[in-house]
Amino acid sequence: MKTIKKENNPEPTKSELEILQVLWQHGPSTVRSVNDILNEQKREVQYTSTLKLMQIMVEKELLTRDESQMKHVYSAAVEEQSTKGHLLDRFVDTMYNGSASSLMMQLLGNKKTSKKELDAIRELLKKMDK
Amino acid sequence: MKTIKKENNPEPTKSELEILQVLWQHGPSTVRSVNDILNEQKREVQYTSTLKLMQIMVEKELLTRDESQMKHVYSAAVEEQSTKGHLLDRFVDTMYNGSASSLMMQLLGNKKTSKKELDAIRELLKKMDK
DNA sequence: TTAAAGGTAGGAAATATTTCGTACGAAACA
DNA sequence: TGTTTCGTACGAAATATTTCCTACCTTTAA
Repeated sequence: MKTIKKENNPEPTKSELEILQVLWQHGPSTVRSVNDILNEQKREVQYTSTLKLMQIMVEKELLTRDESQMKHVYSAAVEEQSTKGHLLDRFVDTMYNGSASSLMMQLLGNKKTSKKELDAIRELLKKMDK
Repeated sequence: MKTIKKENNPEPTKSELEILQVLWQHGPSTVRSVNDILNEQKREVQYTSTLKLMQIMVEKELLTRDESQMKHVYSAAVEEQSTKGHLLDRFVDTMYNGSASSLMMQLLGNKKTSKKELDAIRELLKKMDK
């Protein structure tokens, strides 16, 4: 698709999501700062690559930026909870045929889910029972 | 990456996952059959597109095929539970910082999770308490 | 026995995504 | 005042993914 989607609530790509995570976590940031964090936490990537990607994300309206300073400051333009919620929905739909409890079972049967996590989930459910 | 990954347990792409879903659900199938189901359930796609994709998936060792007949019969070469489990892990890691209970909260706060689903989850947790 | 229908193989094109090189302006500083 | 450092813009290349066209073979049915 060549045309820039506007209203379409475009889904972030994998790399875009990484950038969104950084901005959600750290708040409005410069490219330099985002790029540093990506290199620390994720993978090696050139400054201009991150810059380009963030510029594209402004196009897609996934980010906004303040250009009043020379060091532009970027902010996430999409809300964390709703974005993640939407992606989670799609994940459940495509992977578990829309069944949240199926996903749960997978999660609970998963050795990478620690006992601590399990307890937290039980606690959560107890609270919801009330 | 030009070289074909062999040992690397390559992650299926979105379209590849759709095909895997069909094969997991229906068992070993011909391209024709898979393509028909995709067109019904997902999106319009040419026969040869599906064919090509499935051929590529054999290369990647995501599928195997029985060529003894003219109509080749393809089977999923990766196991459903472990594949989904792995993808779920990565999803939780990248989206919820590895916290399964965070994902749960999102899931429970989500209006698209029906009451029926919630009850099923509670039931599941009750069973696990024992 | 020929034509039509349906199959595979493979290359190439279309699309989407990611990465980086180059140009050039502004700021910092020796 | 240079000159070095740090910033943006933008095009293009590299990579990944998806789609389809064409050639050609086998089976089926008239």
